[in-house]
Amino acid sequence: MSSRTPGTEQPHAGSLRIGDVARLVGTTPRTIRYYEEIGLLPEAPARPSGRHRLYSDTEVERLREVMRLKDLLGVSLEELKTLLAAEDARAAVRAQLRREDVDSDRRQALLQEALGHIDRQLALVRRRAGELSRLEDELSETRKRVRRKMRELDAHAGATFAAPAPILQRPGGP
Amino acid sequence: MSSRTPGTEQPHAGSLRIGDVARLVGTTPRTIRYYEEIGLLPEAPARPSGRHRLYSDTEVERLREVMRLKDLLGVSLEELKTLLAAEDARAAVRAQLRREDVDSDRRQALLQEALGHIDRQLALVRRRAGELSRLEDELSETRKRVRRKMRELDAHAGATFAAPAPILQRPGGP
DNA sequence: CATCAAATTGACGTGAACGTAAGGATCACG
DNA sequence: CGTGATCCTTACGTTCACGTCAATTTGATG
Repeated sequence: MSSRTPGTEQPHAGSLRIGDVARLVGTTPRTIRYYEEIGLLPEAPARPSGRHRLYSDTEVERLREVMRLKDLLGVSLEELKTLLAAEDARAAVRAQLRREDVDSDRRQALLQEALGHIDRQLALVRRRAGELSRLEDELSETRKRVRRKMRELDAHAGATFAAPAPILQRPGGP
Repeated sequence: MSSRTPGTEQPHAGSLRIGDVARLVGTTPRTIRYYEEIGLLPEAPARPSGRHRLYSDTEVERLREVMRLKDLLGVSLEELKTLLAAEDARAAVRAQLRREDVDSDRRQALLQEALGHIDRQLALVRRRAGELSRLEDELSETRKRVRRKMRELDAHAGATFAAPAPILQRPGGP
């Protein structure tokens, strides 16, 4: 829809331009360049300075993950960078583990490290999730009280004419 | 500890100074003034311009709630303002409902409005909570895989000497 | 009432996270 | 090979959410 308006589609992945990526993940080229600039995203691999950046869908996924974490955890890009360092470390681990020529001790160490990273992220996520769920409970509670009051009022003063059906859909619906 | 260093304690609430409030909720006076400036907090009621602001613990609670929402929902102060307008509406409803001289129709309308506000907040909270919990699940899943891999590795190459006990505490613990 | 910590208004400064504009270079396409 | 759309870099501008400094007041206390 934008890289090459119509025409010969190269079906093999790996040739998305920055504008396409931006639209795919719902952001702007500037933001993507900025993330690269501050080291949140790796510089497009070995790109002759001045040429266009090219991305594969792997990188698109990565960017999606980055923005998701940023939004959900509400952390600064700097903090996010350390969190992603963790992800990268895990990626490195996976890469190393695929090779057979590393001894068990090393493998254990790598796994141990990965576990540490995961646990730190989990702690962060769990804390926020917990707080949010508490907030949700409080709101639900309040909601119930309001509903009850409405029913009471309807029963007392009502009976004159039928109350219009409550306009409620399950919250969370479409 | 700071308003009046030691001395005669006026045990009745309602005379906290801005610095005290700031410390109580973990922020700075500047932030409180700023929130007032942009209309997030009501101007301290009928304060002769130039005099010190005085707060009651009710207002402290309110501020706590504000900061909690800001943090948990990750919204701008402007968005937060509309959300709080909702809270204020509910407060108004409560106030009105305590008076007996409002007719049932009005009461129903107020309650209906309040319900709308609550539902909007609930939707927001539920969405975020859901996303966060999905993230949590994914992380837990990954964690399990890593643990499994570690055990496998330990079983295969291990048996040479006892592996040191894993340093794991329940995530979320102290 | 003198004093000193803490508050007030006003103004300017700041870091984060981009937006925007300028002047060229690239790239797919005809 | 021309051309228009997109991209490149550089650099300055902007918004949000406060921080900070200054000159002055307020207000509880010795």
